[in-house]
Amino acid sequence: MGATKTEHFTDKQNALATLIKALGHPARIAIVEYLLKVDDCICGDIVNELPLSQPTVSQHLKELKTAGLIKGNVEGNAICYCIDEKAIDKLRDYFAHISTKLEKKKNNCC
Amino acid sequence: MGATKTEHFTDKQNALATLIKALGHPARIAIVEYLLKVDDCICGDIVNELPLSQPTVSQHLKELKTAGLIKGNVEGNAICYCIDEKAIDKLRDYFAHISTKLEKKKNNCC
DNA sequence: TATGTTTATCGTAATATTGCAATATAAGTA
DNA sequence: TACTTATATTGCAATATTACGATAAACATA
Repeated sequence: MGATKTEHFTDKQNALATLIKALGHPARIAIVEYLLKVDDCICGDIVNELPLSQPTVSQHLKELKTAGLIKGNVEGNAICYCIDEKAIDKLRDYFAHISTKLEKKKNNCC
Repeated sequence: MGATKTEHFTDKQNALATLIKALGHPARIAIVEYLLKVDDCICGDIVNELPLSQPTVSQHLKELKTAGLIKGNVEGNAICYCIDEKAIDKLRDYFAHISTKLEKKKNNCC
């Protein structure tokens, strides 16, 4: 017990959950919002922007990258990370889809 | 250490992370998708639809409700839960907002 | 080569999450 | 009242996450 029973859910559900989960932490929200704010995607100052230690930020960046939410690499002595549009679009489409379906229903009894 | 340092992030970031995190589990994705599929929102069979025990499903439902993603109550001997549109719309708007901003940038160097 | 700068990784402690058996609660029904 | 059905809560074990100090790795430059 303790581990998520991924094997019982569909691949789609697991993939979505992984993507969504990666954004389910305020530090990672903050990272994405910072990447959105800066013009340049070379943002070696990301550690200074967050109230967390350098190893912790590095770990959060890794999680975002593993999930596919950001892409990029270290280039010399600077990070070059940016948001991966495809992942954001996937999330946008998913919630738009749910929202549309809900509007069509309009039989909420609660 | 170990606990998320919510006090260092904005209220908006924390609220969003909480909402998103609630959907960051395949079982809770499956629950929302099931609620979307059934016409009726009286869905006492939700336990039978999921590959998890009744207490576990109950716990996931509670988390979704606490996060504001579903609303409703037990009515007699049946659950009456349904998706809370407001929460879904909030997520839809957030990702649509990010997506729009990304399109305007188009300076991805990665 | 030695030094400084930047990011990643390792190791570990604190905390949170997941899942379920057992049990409790609540409501309907015989 | 006793019984059945449906959901919630409790308690606990297994696992995952979060955070950071220490250290490593990669690169630039003196």
